[in-house]
Amino acid sequence: MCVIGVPIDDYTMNIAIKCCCQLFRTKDGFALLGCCFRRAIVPTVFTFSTLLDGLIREDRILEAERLFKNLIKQKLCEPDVVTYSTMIKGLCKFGSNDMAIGLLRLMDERGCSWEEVSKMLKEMEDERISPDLQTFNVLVDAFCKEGKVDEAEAVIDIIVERGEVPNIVTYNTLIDGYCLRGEVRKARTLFDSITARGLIPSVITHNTLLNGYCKTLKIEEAMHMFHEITRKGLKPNIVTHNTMLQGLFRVGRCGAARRLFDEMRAQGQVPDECTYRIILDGLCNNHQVEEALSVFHLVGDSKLNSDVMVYTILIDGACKCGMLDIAKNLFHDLTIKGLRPNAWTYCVMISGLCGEGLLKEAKQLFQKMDECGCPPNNVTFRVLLQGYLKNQNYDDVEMLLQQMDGRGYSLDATTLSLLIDQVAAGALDRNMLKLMGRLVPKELMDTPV
DNA sequence: TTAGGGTTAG
Repeated sequence: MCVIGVPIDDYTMNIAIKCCCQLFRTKDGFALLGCCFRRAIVPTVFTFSTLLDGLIREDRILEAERLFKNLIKQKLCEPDVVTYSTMIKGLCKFGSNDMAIGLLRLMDERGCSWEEVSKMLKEMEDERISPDLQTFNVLVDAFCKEGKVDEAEAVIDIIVERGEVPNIVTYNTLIDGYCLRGEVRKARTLFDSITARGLIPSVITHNTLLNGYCKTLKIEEAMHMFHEITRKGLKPNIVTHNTMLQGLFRVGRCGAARRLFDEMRAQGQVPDECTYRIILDGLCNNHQVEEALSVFHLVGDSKLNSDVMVYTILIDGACKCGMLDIAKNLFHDLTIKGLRPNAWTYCVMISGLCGEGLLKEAKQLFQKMDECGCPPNNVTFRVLLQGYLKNQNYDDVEMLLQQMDGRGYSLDATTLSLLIDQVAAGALDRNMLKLMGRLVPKELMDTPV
């Protein structure tokens, strides 16, 4: 492989692989790795860490783990602190997501992989590879995303004990963690203390807190924060605008959202696909599905409209407004466009069908998921179960519960209480309670009644 | 040249 007669070296190859991985085309990255071997270019720890990160970005945790183990077993390279941190990030990501069944089997219990993480930290110690601030930031982030802010704070204590100084990323992550738990006041206090710690809050810091205000519907504080950014001489970016737009839609201020949209464009800010999704979703949630559909049609065939998420938003909006035919057409259109519905898309469509009592169609779609390589997840099962229960159709309930058990899935509080109600009413067999018990996640058991 | 933080549908 060469460009205009210049042979490709390992440096260039690594950059090319990085590009593939960042574009979610890790497969192409591996094809380039194959090229390396054929061309006697020796891949380095950079190459493998990049590919590992690519796999993790694409949620291909099993393959990431396999690659990581092979690196060591086949002595492909010596993993360094980046390799370990990347693998830890993957394990954390795995522990905090709705898992596919195969992945779940890998872990001893439902969900968490903290043991794996601590084992890996131990390994790093043995290999005398010292975790650095970034490794710890990965852990702070993972704990925050799980809602375990106390653990995140403990990690920060460890950072300080080790004589290291948390950086702005550490604090941004913790601010986000507080916001995710709805503790915006705590987030604000931390935000205000950042300067005293000798750090300067960045646009991301502001955006994070802005998002916290928006999510908790504190729109006045959000507007204040929005203006604070420019007042401080910082430049609001697309994320700032998207966050503020979403906040306005959430409190039903569609007109203000519209004005902000015009304003941002006048300032030269180019809306991105995220802006577009926020607008469509905002309109749908404010009973303006027709308006959302007309925006969608106005945009026409484009990159923006070749997006599964956009279709999912509109299908959901149409279903909730009783426009099931439109929802069905959209679902059909997206496949014609060559787009593949994901678990979320199936979920809103199944939910829409159940809402109209079309259980047979819902069941057919549900069964299609496995065939289409998009296995139903926890939420899909719950939605279908709720559909059956609300329509007083109990034939498939036990089978669905058994399938859930087999896949290592669990019930949420809503579905569980619907099920128990039906047992109490005599519509479902009492013997099913044992099966239901197995499907109750530990956290739900701990919840005080 | 490899890793970390903010917006995006059930």
